[in-house]
Amino acid sequence: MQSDDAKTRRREIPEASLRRLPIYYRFLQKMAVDGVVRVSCADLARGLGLDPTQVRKDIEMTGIVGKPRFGYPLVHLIGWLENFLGWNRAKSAVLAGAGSLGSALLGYEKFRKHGMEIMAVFDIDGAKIGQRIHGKEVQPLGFLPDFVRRTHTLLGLIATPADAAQSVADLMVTGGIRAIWNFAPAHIRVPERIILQNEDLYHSLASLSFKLERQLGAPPFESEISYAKDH
Amino acid sequence: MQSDDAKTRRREIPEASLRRLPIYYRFLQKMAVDGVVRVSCADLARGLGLDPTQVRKDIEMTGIVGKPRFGYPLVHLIGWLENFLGWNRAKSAVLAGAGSLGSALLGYEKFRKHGMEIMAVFDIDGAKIGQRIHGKEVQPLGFLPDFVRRTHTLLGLIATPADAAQSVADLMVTGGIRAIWNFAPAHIRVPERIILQNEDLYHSLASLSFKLERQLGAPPFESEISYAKDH
DNA sequence: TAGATTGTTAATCGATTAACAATC
DNA sequence: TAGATTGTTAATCGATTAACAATC
Repeated sequence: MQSDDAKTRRREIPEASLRRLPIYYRFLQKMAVDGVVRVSCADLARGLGLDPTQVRKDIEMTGIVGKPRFGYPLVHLIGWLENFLGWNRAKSAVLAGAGSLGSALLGYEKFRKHGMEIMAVFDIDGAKIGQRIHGKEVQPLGFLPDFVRRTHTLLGLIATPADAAQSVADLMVTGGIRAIWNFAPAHIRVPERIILQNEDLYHSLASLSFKLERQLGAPPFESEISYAKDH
Repeated sequence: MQSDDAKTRRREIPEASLRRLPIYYRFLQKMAVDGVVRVSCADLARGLGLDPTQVRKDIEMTGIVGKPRFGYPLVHLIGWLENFLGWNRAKSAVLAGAGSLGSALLGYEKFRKHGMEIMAVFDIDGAKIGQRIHGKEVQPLGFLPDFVRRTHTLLGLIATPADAAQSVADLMVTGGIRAIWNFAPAHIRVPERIILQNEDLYHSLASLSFKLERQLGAPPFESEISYAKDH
């Protein structure tokens, strides 16, 4: 059914599909190292132990056109994915929070290869301000909005304690940030236009803990055979 | 085809709902501090800026019974959620990888309040072995399976580089671990009985990056044209 | 050609949202 | 009581899975 309103033409991209693309991307890179020159969705599914139909749909969603009976030129597909995700276009970011997690994030050199560069770090703790972490000097948190404004930074990472997260998010929004990647275990609220990605460990821990206890036979209700599904 | 055996009629717990429970849980704790003694789902929804119907469904899913016109006694609901998620029952864990992320995880004291206690740390790097991190002495990775076996550890955390993740997961499974929380940016495969929770930052980064570029007006589908031409 | 693989459409499944009944 | 809130059922929506057509 094509309601070909040329305007509403944009396909809706499922979040879950987007989140699977890095899995394919990495596997493709490994294949490239091995000298492989072409790849089919079936190859990907086999190699990763995933459902072939799902892989097909995910790849197709990116809009790449392949050849029946052939698949995709490997390097072309890699480049396609990089372009699709914007991983080949640099986006600057700021980081709030220079604790252990913040420092770890600052040390992830691979972020840059994935289109994200942390330009500056901010903290409220006087003892940390002025210190250098992975080559970046920690600045006072209050400087953040102006820095964001001056440099047109798009992305803000929050790695502060939970109780500071909301106010830091507000600072970022004030400065004109467009997207927030929140690592603090806190529910923050932002204007609708702001893209918010939460990386709250306790969300995962809840799921993991519940499933683990269920599997062990601990009784929320009746324990039952759990059919494991995705990975 | 689901057999509606009235007795073994276990409700299916949606993953997404599980992952939202910590949000409610935290908000309830804040309310408790403020001296509130009862709460309705509408209160939660309002306070958190979430959809009331969804909150209702999520809370109902946990099996708690409330009173119409009243809601739930606040403390009772908090305790109920803790019990439902298993956060009031200690589960031991091991950590593989004593790098910056591993160290940060080790330092999260709140994990213990959420039912998880990291009992031991392992690394393959001779320079790290023997060091103490947050009071835990780093042990050789090879000791991991035996430790897990001896102590009946349920949960394994992987915070190694990507290329070590699969072999570490295998070690954990060998030792008899029941669930793996994988922080390495790697797709790992485990037997079906093993619960696997991935915390892959690049999954999120893909989603975030794509959405950000789309919002900025960057053209994923326009570039498609230039690529499509070359074959 | 034959058949593997892409491309596309349909069916199924599950989660969200909406509607409404029960009840304190 | 009245009406706010829980409890439950139905409708909608979206994603996954399956089926099949096109094509190189």
